Amino acid sequence: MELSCKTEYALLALLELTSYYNNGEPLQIRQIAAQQNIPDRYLEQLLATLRRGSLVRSQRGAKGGYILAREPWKITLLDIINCLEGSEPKVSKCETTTKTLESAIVYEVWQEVHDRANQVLRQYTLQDLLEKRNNRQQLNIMYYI
Amino acid sequence: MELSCKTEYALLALLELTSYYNNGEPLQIRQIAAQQNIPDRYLEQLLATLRRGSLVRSQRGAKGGYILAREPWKITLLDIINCLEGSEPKVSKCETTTKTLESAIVYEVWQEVHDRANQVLRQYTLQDLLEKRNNRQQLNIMYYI
DNA sequence: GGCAAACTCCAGTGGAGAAGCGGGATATAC
DNA sequence: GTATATCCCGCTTCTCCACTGGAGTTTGCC
Repeated sequence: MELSCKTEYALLALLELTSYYNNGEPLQIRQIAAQQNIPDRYLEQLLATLRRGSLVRSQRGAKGGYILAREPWKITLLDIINCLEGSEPKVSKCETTTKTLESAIVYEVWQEVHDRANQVLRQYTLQDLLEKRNNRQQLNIMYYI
Repeated sequence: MELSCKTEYALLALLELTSYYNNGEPLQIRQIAAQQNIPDRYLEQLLATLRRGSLVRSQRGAKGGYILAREPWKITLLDIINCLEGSEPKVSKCETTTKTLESAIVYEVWQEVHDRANQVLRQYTLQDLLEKRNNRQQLNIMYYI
């Protein structure tokens, strides 16, 4: 529900990798960070998480960097969000081991909210976002004429 | 997106107040807490938040307690969630003052997710939850026969 | 081989919110 | 006036977020 810095940075970085994807060469942290105004040391951690989630591949050493692990139309926003928040232990403290009838109802409704949000996230791929951006860019250019 | 203890406790307490609503008399923190296994001192804070959000009314002194401020079918889950997280300053640190084209796209998509989730929350009232519970209770009784 | 460029891993910081506890002040019914 | 409730303040502990720093490792290139 909340768009954290973490999520926003990750999406921006992946979007940058998407627009660079056809090039075939890896893109460095520095370049992504500079392009999108992201602290590079923090972005490093996020990309490490995305790598462990098999969303990007890394190449070490000189001329190294990151590439998308799959084609942009095969990576949904839901994949990304799950990867990012899947890393957290997520041990909710309020132990609802003693499930009352009421708490079960609340959980069901919440599940419905969750599912509905995920439907939206599942339908968007990185490719979609890139096209959205390109269209917008085209529009902006036209306005300048 | 995340169902925190805070939210769950608040919903359970309100549900309890809903089922007691026809009675007309106020319900005490202690009773709600005991019924739903909620730490009473914490629940006190939550009810204060709900009171400031005009979702419940309080009566002080002996024989005091809390009552819903409106009829149960006039309180949606969205009202409740907004009240609970509206109290926070919500100053996101990652200043996106320098809105890039990409971040605007990300925000739009996120807004869409947010709206979709809110649609669900807006359609459920406390009355709906209570009826859901009562139906479930009825079912459970039938199973025991 | 050696250097520099890049990622990798680990560690720690400051701030904020979540969850919860405690005490004293205040209002009200009886 | 007393018992009973809410009200209000501050406090603690814990976790996560956002971010920084340093030492280690892999690789391309001269």
